[in-house]
Amino acid sequence: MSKIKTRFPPSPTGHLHLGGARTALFNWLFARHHEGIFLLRFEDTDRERSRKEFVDSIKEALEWLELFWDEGPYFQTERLEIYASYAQKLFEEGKAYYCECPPELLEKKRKQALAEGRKPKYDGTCRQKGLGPGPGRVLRFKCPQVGTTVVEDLIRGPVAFDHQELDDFVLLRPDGTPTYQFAVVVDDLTMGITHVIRGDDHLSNTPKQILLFEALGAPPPHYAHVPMILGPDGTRLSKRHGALSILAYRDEGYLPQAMRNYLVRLGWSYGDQEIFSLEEMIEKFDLSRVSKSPARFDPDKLLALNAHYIRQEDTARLAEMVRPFLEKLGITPPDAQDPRFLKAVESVKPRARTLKEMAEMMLFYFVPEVTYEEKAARKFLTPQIAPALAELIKRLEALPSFEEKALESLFRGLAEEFQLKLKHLAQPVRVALTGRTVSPGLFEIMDILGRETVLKRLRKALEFIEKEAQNG
RNA sequence: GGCCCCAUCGUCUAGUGGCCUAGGAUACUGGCCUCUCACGCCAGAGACCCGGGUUCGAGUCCCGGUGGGGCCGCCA
Repeated sequence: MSKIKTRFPPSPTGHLHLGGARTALFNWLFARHHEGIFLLRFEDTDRERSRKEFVDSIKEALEWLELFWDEGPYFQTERLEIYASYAQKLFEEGKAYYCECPPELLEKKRKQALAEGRKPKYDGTCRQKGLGPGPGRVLRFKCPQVGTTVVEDLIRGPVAFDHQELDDFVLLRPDGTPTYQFAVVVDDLTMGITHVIRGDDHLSNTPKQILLFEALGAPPPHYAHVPMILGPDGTRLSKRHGALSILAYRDEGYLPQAMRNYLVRLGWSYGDQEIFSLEEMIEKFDLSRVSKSPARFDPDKLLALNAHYIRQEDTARLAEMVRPFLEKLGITPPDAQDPRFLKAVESVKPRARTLKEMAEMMLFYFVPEVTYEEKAARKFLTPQIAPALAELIKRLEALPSFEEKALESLFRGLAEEFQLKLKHLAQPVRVALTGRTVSPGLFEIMDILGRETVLKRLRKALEFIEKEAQNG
């Protein structure tokens, strides 16, 4: 068998979103699985809407996901002569013809047909006119009017389309640029694409493209139409459903491997397996296991997967990754090799679901001054606890080794002396040290914070209690 | 409106005629662990869209209905 070749052909009219990313992933996996080639092509013939910034952001998103392309990127606007020569060929062979129908008229007819409940189709007004090229004229494909074309879809099986449903669609616009249908076919043909894996929304376009391949005297590639990704409410994925761009997930602190794992399981499965390394995906990916029904996007599951990968990730690498998120919060993060920083990362690792959450949870380690959550302070920083805190400060000052085990036995002893349960001592201290009622383990954070800082924050808490008492 | 696709817990899915008393994941609920919150562990609740067939036997095959999605552009 000759080498497998797949492609990902976004149009640079927007950022890479979930659906596009999954299509890219499936194409990439299929190519890798078969040791074939994955190419990137920008379909930018719509000059009005295509933008350079989207080319860049799509490439950036693909690279973030580590879906590297082996060939390209190609740009359709740089291949205009190629389309022109294929168009010329079709025209000369009588397989395409020029049409001078004004677009406004066609639009009117279309609306009318829709209103009357008929299928809007080009009526073939110019089919027999024998027109040559000229200003304002488009080139149309002379579509067969009888018979059927069967799409042998690798996921859905054979799907038949009656040629009566098709019309003489446009190949070339008056300015000579190709339309999508034509450019795709010429590209897939000339680039030697063997497998077209794309969204379900293209299934209805496929017979037109197969007919074009036939007109061009070339065998069409294999087609595989994957179900679309819908929003949580079952309607088409849109901006309403949260962050649209893949890059936005990166900026929220998602890990690329979590994103990939989530995406690969949307519409594809391998028995009961949920977690896949990149190698496993490549090894196991297979079109026959792609489902036929559309999938809804579930942000919760993505979050759970991200939490899993954070727990799985090497602490030193996490430290590196979380630094920019700390910077965004106005903190100058310590060096990624700093052992205390590493311990701090370790302490929030099982608790954070995104890097952003992780940075937020770590904030108290680095702030010069803790600010208390109002409810937390009111409940735990009370005059009743002040004597125990004062005694705690004394003993901490005298503690020979300021590490977890020693701290814990000190706390347990002190709690007993004051006839307190450990938690009744621990919570006020937690608030004093972090400002919150929720944090990593108390002795763990004390160890990380160090004696100086712990004492400073405890004294400040005592002052706070005093001041509050005075103010009534 | 025409044509096309699809249909298992809320969600992602396993399931290819008997291993299904329908499995896993996530979310949810309860418990254990415990200095809080997580993590971890244990338990619970939760689905075969409806109606006909075929068959000894149907989630699985066929037909119809219903529901959802897509396409019908000089957008891609």
